[in-house]
Amino acid sequence: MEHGESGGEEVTAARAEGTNPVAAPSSAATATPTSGPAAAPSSGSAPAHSRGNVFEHTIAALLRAIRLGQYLVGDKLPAERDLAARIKVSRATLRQALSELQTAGIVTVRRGRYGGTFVTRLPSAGDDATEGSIDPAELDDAVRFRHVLETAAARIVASRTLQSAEVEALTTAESECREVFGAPGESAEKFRALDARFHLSIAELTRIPSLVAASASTRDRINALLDRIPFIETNVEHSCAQHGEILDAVLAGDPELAAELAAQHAEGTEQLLRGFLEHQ
Amino acid sequence: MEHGESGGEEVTAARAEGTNPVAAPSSAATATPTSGPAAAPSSGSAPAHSRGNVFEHTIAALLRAIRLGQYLVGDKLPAERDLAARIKVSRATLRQALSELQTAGIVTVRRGRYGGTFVTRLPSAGDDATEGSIDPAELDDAVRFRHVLETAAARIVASRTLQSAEVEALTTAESECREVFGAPGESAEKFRALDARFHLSIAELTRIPSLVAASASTRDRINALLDRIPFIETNVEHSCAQHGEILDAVLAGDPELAAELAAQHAEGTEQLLRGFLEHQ
DNA sequence: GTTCAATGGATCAAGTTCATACCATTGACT
DNA sequence: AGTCAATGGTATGAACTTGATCCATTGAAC
Repeated sequence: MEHGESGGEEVTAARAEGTNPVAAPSSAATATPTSGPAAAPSSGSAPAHSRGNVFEHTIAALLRAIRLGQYLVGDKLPAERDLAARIKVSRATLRQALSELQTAGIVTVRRGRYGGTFVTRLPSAGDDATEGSIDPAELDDAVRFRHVLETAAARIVASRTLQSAEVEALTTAESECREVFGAPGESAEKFRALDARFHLSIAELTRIPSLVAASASTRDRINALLDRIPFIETNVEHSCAQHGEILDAVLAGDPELAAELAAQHAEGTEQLLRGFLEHQ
Repeated sequence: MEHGESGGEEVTAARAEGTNPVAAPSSAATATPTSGPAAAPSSGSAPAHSRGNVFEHTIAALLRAIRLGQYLVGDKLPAERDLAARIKVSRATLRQALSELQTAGIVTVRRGRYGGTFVTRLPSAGDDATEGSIDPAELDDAVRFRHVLETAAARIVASRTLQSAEVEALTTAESECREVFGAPGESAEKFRALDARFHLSIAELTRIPSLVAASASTRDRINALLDRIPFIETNVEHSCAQHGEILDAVLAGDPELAAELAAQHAEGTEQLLRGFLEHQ
């Protein structure tokens, strides 16, 4: 797969704190009668860089990759020199971040040839989480953007003719996700990672790198929100069933049905989150 | 390997400047899709920080805001202290960037109370552009992602009940864009800025900040590509006509029609770009 | 058991970026 | 004419990142 790295950067830009726009304080939408100079549509803007510490961002990037199932437990991360180049940070900074993960027990490091950094456990909600209550605006944005991205991805992939290897990847992702559900005692983290893998697999088949990047970023935001509410088996079961339906529609080459099912799936998560938000 | 597939790579990503998860911004405007090394279930990756210079990213962010019509010629930018906070860079860095824009004649600065930084002209293609031929992967990614975003935005906004101020903003954006077309001698840059304003106005009405940010970033990438091909009046005329149709569908509250028209509009640009790419 | 390539471990100088003060200018208001 | 608040202009030191270089460890291959 080559991925093309994405081109996208920014998509994420806005999130966390306030989000945004470089621009104008008042958005056009909110009534700004004077059309003069002032009313500029605030196009989201990107923070010129990512601010904060490169160090912290590196930790977050690594955690995200693991949480989203890019590296499963037992997997070996790329060699430090390679990983640093990939994340685009210096090896020194990457090592600081890896050191933290090691201290947290998320990875273990072995020296020597054939050594490397291995994932030993999935990050738990506490390893990363922000405390406090859920920001309604963040929830709304993440959930709705996800709806847009996943609906579109399902529609696009369903209208493509998939190669056997691609079909294989999708079915595997779907079944692994289902299997974890069946096994009792599995962690919410593991389900989330495999769930993310399934959805990101679909996103990848669109062959639109920016869409993949945006989906990954958004999925991670949603997972962070899900970490703040109780893990309910029933929802997982329902989720897995929907995955199966989506997969079938995609393989059957029915774009509109796939899109509709993806929409319903997203709406399920949305209602789950909103339900808890309103009662917190 | 670890889990099969993938080789894994990239940690994440997000585009341009933003980012969050860790991500980073990459350059905002110029997006650099570079197809990376290997492939993994690469969930898009994000550079942990923005690499490059915060300074350069700041310039790019400012140029982008101006190119996308966030600040029109004659507009005053926010005070340095505010702008720096918005872009999330130190005032010192922002000033370096503004200094460049001033040297380039894009903004002028006046001291004292009621002074500030004012936009004096739109950046021309050369102020920013990357030389060389168009990267097919970048074009494909930008154009297809735009298709996804704008189609979804049109559908969403058409299904909302707009407030009078919102309708006003849209119709104004549409007509201003058309007027510029009518006036002879207007620059491609001005049309692009107003064109972007129209589309971003629609994106804003979705009330999904992440969608707005992604649309702005993608629009800028496409504008950068358009800067590399001849500016054709006929296309502008066609574009304006389509804007009118999209606006009508949105105001009429016809989601599917609005989405279809937005799709056609995006496809027009796509074909225009691909046509020149294949002949370059 | 020796060799060797891949990989983690460590250090240091140089360049960036930030944060915080404080100064200078301007023009509306009184 | 004087006042004053908002805004740009300038300076300094701390903190962070990088990039380059060299060291240490490991286990497969010979």
